Amino acid sequence: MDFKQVLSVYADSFNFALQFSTSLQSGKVMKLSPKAEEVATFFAKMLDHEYTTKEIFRKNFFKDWRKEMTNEEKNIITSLSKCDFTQMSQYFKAQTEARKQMSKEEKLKIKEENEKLLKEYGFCVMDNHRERIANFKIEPPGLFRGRGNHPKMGMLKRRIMPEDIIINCSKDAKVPSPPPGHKWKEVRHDNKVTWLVSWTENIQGSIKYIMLNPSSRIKFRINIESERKPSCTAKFRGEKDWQKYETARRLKKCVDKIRNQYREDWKSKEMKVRQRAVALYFIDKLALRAGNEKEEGETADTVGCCSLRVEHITLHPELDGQEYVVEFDFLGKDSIRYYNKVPVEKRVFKNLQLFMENKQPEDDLFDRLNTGILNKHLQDLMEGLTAKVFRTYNASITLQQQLKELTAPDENIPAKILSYNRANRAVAILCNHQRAPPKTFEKSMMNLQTKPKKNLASGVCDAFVYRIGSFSLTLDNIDVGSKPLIIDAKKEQLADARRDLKSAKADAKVMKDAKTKKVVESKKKAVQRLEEQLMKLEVQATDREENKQIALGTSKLNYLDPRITVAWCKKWGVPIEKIYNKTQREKFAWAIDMADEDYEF
DNA sequence: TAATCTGACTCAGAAAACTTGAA
DNA sequence: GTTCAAGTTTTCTGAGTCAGATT
Repeated sequence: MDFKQVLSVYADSFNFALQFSTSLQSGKVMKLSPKAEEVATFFAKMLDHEYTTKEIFRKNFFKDWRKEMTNEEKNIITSLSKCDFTQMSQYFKAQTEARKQMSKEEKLKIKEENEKLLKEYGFCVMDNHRERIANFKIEPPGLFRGRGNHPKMGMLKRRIMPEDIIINCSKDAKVPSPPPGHKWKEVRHDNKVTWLVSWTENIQGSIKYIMLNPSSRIKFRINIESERKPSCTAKFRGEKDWQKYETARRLKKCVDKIRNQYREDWKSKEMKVRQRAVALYFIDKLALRAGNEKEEGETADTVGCCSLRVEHITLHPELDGQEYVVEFDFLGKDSIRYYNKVPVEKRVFKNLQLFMENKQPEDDLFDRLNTGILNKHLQDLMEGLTAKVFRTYNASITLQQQLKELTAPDENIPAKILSYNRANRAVAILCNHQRAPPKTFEKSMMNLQTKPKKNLASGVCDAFVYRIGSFSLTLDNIDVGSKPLIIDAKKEQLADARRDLKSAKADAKVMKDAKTKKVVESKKKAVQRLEEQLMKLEVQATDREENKQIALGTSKLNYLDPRITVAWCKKWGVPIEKIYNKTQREKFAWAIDMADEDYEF
């Protein structure tokens, strides 16, 4: 934690003059007090962002900004729309530009300083091991940016002071000293929790933590039980991660029983049991999140399974030739839209009709159910079973199945990687992990394009239908654009090279000397090389296109048992570095160590 | 009690920072 | 060899899950 840095920024007045006009015609410039000025800079830095055009953002910001103003400022600055932040904004843009233009030496110096900071504050010692801390910097003040339609967007995230900070370390540890003139809120020695530092944030009143890196040894609760048997628990990194996948594997053993159970429960006399059974079916089949209740007006309006409302589903007795189709349309975590049309069993459909009877659109679909009730029931079915285990289980089992299905033994390595990514993608689609298409996507595609073509020679770019479990997902709301074709240029090169080869061969036939034979050989090689390059380009292009709006990272990092991947790599001779980058290899070191090619999830 | 609250942890996409490779 | 933009990795911090405490 570098409070020194933080405090010096605060003390330093930026010496701007916020420009604002009291009327639309006549401009007036006003020098702000340091506090008001600092908050103004937060807004100015975001001026180009869409956030600053949103009414809620502006309203919340202005309200909090006024709290930092002097009385005089309050009297003069009465409307945000009359304030002109462009001077400030330009100042920061110029700074960014200047940073870009710095010399190599200057950049290196900054890099070294950052490394020094990391070395000093970025590590801690736990059980005699030096461990990397994930987020060792205190969050700086700024404007709160919620996701989606957040009622608190634009509010001022206040500066965290040493007086807000709780330090958690062992009794014999040297307690880091607070900056001069300051005190910590508290120093405690709680070895039942994993966090090192915590503070309460002022927007939601929730607690924030500083914790260890995911790659750290035993990212889990140190209980006396496990300390007694270090040989089996403390020996490898990421035990918590391992436990998660082991729970999911236990579910694999009893999932059939659980599925039969909830199918029975669809017929239950008790409404509560029926609702629980239908909800569990969705969680299992669609990998929905549990869906805790949320306080209204405190966060964006998003839902999960248990908190679905009547307005989030539409029932179609028949749709596109299929019977009993449920159309889901709701905002999930991070306000990511979940849209899917799913054919369901008749009994589920009838139950849903029943649950929706005499209800308003804004009423809860499962009014007799919440995550507590659901998880309690799951706990009875299997120790350690909760709603989210189904997501982990279904993600991992899908990867394993897809890899089996998609990997062709005689493919080359790039094609194998494409198969892996497709398997990964199937999971990401199942879990609804979306991303905004990269801003440069269309442009970069255009740069590479001449004209779109439906099929490329190798066939790897043919339309691909994602099959997940028993049903296939159509990408209704995912726009699949035209194919990237830097490839066309490559193809022309290849055609030229083939022509060259042909004429060289013809020459060789006539001349029959060593020199022309050599020419033929080199032309052959050139053709081969181009063919390989073309193949690689096609594979990459396909991968990129299919990935346009799908984020693979989240499932790779949090839902897929890494041992499946490690086993696959070993089996097909794909270097692990092609699938996992350095950080991922660190996080999954335990799996790379222990899984052999026969590993079965 | 059962509902509600709180704390601690995992999971999440955007944006910044860095790397790579083509022109 | 240099420049620049595209691609990849890392950082950041918000948004969930879920268990245990509190009322």
